[in-house]
Amino acid sequence: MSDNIRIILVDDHPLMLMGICSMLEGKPGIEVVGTAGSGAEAMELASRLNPDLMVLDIVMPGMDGIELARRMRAEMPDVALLALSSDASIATLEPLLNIGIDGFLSKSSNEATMLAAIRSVADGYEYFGTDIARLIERISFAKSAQESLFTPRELDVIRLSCKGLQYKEIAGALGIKYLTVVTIKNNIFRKLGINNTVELVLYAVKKQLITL
Amino acid sequence: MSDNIRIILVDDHPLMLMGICSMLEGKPGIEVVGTAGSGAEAMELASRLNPDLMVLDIVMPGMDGIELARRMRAEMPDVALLALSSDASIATLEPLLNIGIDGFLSKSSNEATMLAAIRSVADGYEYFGTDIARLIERISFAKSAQESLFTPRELDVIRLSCKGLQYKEIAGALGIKYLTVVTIKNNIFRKLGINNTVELVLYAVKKQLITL
DNA sequence: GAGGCGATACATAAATATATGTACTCCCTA
DNA sequence: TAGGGAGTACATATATTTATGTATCGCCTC
Repeated sequence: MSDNIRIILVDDHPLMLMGICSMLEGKPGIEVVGTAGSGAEAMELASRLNPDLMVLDIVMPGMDGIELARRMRAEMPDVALLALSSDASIATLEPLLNIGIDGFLSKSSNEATMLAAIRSVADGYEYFGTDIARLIERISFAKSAQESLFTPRELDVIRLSCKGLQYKEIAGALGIKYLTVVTIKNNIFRKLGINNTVELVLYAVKKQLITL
Repeated sequence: MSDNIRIILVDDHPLMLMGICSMLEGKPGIEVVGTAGSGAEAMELASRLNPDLMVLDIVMPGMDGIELARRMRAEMPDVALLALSSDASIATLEPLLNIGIDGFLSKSSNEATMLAAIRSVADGYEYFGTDIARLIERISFAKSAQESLFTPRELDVIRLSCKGLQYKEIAGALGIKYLTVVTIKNNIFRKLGINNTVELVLYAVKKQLITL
């Protein structure tokens, strides 16, 4: 046992694992104690090796990084979590923030950034690169803009419309009159300057109001 | 100059570049003569170093791997091209096949597979891993299934419908009567067991009949 | 506490979409 | 070459969707 930062790397791409490994090799104060190619493997390894930090890829087949992070937080809350992803999208980032991950690193980061992130997170600080911080701002900005554009009722109707439900069905689902659905939908159309539901679906998908 | 296979690596993720580099280092008959972090850089490097093979990542900001492959084929057709991607989707693979790339490798491949691919492609053979080959089959199978499910006219109407065009507009765009559009769309609904256009959009997106 | 504003609710008329039935053409094949 | 099937085309009736107008309630502000 030393006071090195003991790290487990998780990535389903062997090439990536090797890349990070070879990069961290020989760095003072850092020790890669294990690597895993899947979420399940990572859980097993972590419970056996009790590491200080897990660096985990987000996009993986089977148990993905998000699910892995959730379980690690639940079962081994002392292990710091540093997420690694090539795409920093709203869909990726949001659940991770809710889980309370310690840091997020883009795969396009260089060596120095990665080392800085590992050391910060292992020391109990958070690490989110400037690009990620900017994205988080954009997310909350976009969200508030969308939420201020539509009323709660309108958002309800948008979601149901985009699932293919018709006016009557929406009325039933929300427990309101058919004619009220008519009004709400007309208001939505007017706000967006469109005039049919298909265009609404396209808008909602583009703005990530719904997921496909 | 030797008779090593002289390789340029292209990937926008420094970590990935390092990983592959360290893996290829010291392998007999293989020599990494340069690495690039972008399409533009790769073109420049290739024209200067005249390599035997370029291993290129597909997902890159700016000029992506597909565009890079196209330009390389046009300007330096003697350089073998081996594509590298983490996701082997129909959208990724199809343009590459059309360009006439020499091989395709998943980023989840291991060392042995990668070496085999590099040697095959450098020797003038094609290399597509078993998983990719399976995907290609699935693509052509899915395509033929979709194409046999819908007539050309129906596909026209589906595409226009999914852009938000209404019956009259579709009729105008295709130069047919409104009533004919009615028939075609009704046929589509019957075939799919659905009964409104929104559900058609959702279907088309899921089956990749249209792109958003 | 009067007035304005936004959210929700309801009504009607007009436009559009959907269900169903029919007809014509072309091509294949028995 | 007669018949069947698939693709395309057109018509009618019904259902749904969209445009527009109006009413009520709660909230905030002046």
